[in-house]
Amino acid sequence: MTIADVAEKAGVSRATVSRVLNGQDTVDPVLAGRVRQVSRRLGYHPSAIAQGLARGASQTVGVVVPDLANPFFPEVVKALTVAAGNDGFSVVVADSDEDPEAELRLIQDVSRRVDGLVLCSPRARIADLRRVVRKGLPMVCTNRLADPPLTASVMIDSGRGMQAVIAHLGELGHRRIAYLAGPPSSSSNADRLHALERSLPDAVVIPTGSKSQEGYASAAAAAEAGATAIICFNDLVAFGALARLRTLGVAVPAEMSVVGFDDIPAADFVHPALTTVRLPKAELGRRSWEVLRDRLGDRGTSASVRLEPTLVVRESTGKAIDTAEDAVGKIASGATITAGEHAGS
Amino acid sequence: MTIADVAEKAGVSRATVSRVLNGQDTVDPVLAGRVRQVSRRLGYHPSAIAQGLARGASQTVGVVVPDLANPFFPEVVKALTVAAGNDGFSVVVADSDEDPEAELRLIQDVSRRVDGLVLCSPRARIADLRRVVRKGLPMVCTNRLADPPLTASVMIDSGRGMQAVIAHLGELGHRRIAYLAGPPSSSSNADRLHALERSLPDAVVIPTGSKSQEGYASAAAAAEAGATAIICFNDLVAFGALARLRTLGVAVPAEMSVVGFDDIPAADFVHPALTTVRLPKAELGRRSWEVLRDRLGDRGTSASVRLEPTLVVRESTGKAIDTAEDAVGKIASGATITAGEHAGS
DNA sequence: CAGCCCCGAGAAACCGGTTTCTGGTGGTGC
DNA sequence: GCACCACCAGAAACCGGTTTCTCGGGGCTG
Repeated sequence: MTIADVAEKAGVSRATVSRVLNGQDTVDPVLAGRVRQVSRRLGYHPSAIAQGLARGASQTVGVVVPDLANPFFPEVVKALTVAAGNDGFSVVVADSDEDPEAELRLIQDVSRRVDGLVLCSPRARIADLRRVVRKGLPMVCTNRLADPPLTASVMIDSGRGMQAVIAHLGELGHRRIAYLAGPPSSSSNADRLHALERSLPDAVVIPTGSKSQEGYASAAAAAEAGATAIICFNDLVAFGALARLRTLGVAVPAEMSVVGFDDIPAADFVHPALTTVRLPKAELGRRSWEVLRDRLGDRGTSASVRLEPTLVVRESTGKAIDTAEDAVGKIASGATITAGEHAGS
Repeated sequence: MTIADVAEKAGVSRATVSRVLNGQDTVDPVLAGRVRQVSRRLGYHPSAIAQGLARGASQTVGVVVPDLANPFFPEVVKALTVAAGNDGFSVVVADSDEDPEAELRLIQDVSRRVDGLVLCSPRARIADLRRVVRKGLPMVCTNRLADPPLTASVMIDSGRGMQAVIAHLGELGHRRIAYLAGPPSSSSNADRLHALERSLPDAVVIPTGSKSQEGYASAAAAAEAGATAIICFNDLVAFGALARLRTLGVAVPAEMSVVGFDDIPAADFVHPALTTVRLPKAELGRRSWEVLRDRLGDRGTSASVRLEPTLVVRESTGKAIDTAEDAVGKIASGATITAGEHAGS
């Protein structure tokens, strides 16, 4: 089933078939009708491969993510695929499983078959990235600043998110705070860590990771360090921490506050419901596509984008247990503190 | 950067470059070395598009899923992409957002650029599917029986899962059971429904859907119908139901048991931890790839695959409240029933 | 009525590879 | 020393489209 078959059955040249099917109006309506009818009858669909070669553009973009099993990424991928789909693009997705080496391999591999690439929270070193990407391939990074002329970036301001968390915990009177840090190669993690250390130099940082098991493993250390609040790299880690605290008999939020990042849907369903920093996942995906699309259309105009996170306070954070008095004194909000509230705390 | 450039710089023909880069041993080692060196120096990577056209195979497969935001699917997609990646294949993913129309469009679109297709839990009618798929495109369906010579299928035996749930609830003394049904177009839902109605003809079936909000919306109806146990189409729906029951002040599992399907990771972290039917998601993805790969390699040998689910009992199921005595009498397990247990129930 | 121009459609080149076909060279066997 | 064969590399065809180039015919103008 090729264009030649259609041309033959319709008694025209391949060029004419191509013109008709691409909506050029320079064809005799009679011929055009015939071509359309024949092509429909034969169930002809042009090969995207051949079109890709001829047009020099495959109408396909790649997206590589660190871990599809982390609900954060499917949501951005979903938004990205539908946005791209609306513009007639397909997207191939690759999962590096948090491994920088694998990431580089995948990027290299995928680059050969796409018109553009979005790197979601890439874990590889920037120098390696630069080395590996096909020269001139339009590209956008999410959650990672990249040298702008070469690569655009769509960022969520993790630092701001961390500041909001710290402010929130501060109001609740927390003084001793632990951070279960994400993968060292994660740029978001670096941003969060940086913001944390600027505001709270004596926070205890516990190398952890990005998965629930890792949160589970690290939570005990946080408790032993005397923290009254644990900030987790992401919600998955927070889930793990919550589970561990339960087995340890540490009540949340009464004895320990826990905060996550991402606001994946399950955050609202765990117990206690997780206070977390909501990242605009769908918007991240959508904007990434838009920026990439702009770069595909030559104009490298679109400036890098910065998105804002929001703190979502649920049930996993509460007043610090051993410094409740201090805390009450420091609450910044304008609400009047009543005796009842004191009693209840 | 094309093969012609490499050929020129190396002083050989394009054919020779191609031969060298494809590991043919019929080339003079001296020339081969020169070619390899030049191609490395130039950072040459052959265009997958051109290769695809020339070889008549794009080394790309498509997978279309109903909803990437449902954690079930990313896990199978992940397993599928890494398995396919190990065999040198890329995968393009498309999300139909549970819409059969969109699904058909996507399938049609994706078919034009891939060597094979896996349809995850397709929602479209089988007749429409047959109509839309490029004739002769190797294909596999998951969770949906398809006419085997044309299409292979990798199934999880949902009926068995439902039977296990029913047996479990039966042992706990539940007599009045509600089922929050999934999308009508879901074949898994049909299987579960069928198994349910065979064992429990008087179960109350409440049309619901596949998302948390829908579970939230339906849970009240289940409670009003006097059910002591709610079986949910999937874990997401169960999460929604759990949330609604909490707002209604219905204690789980004391007053109401809740069961899900899928066993997404969060099921273990919600409160109470969800009793659910674990579906082997990663294996589903992996096996789907294997079956598809076999079909790609001409031999349509690989028979359809059937995978078994497992009931995972956690905290969201307990003895039926109003029939506790009956229940105790019917417990099938060999455990001795002590007075203490009676008292505790 | 002759000359021009424009329009529409086919021929051919091209995209960047792979693969078949062909021809030249060197080695072997008689 | 000649004929034949194997082997290696280049020429050319091909994959299935798109696009440029070319050419013939019809309508319009002078």
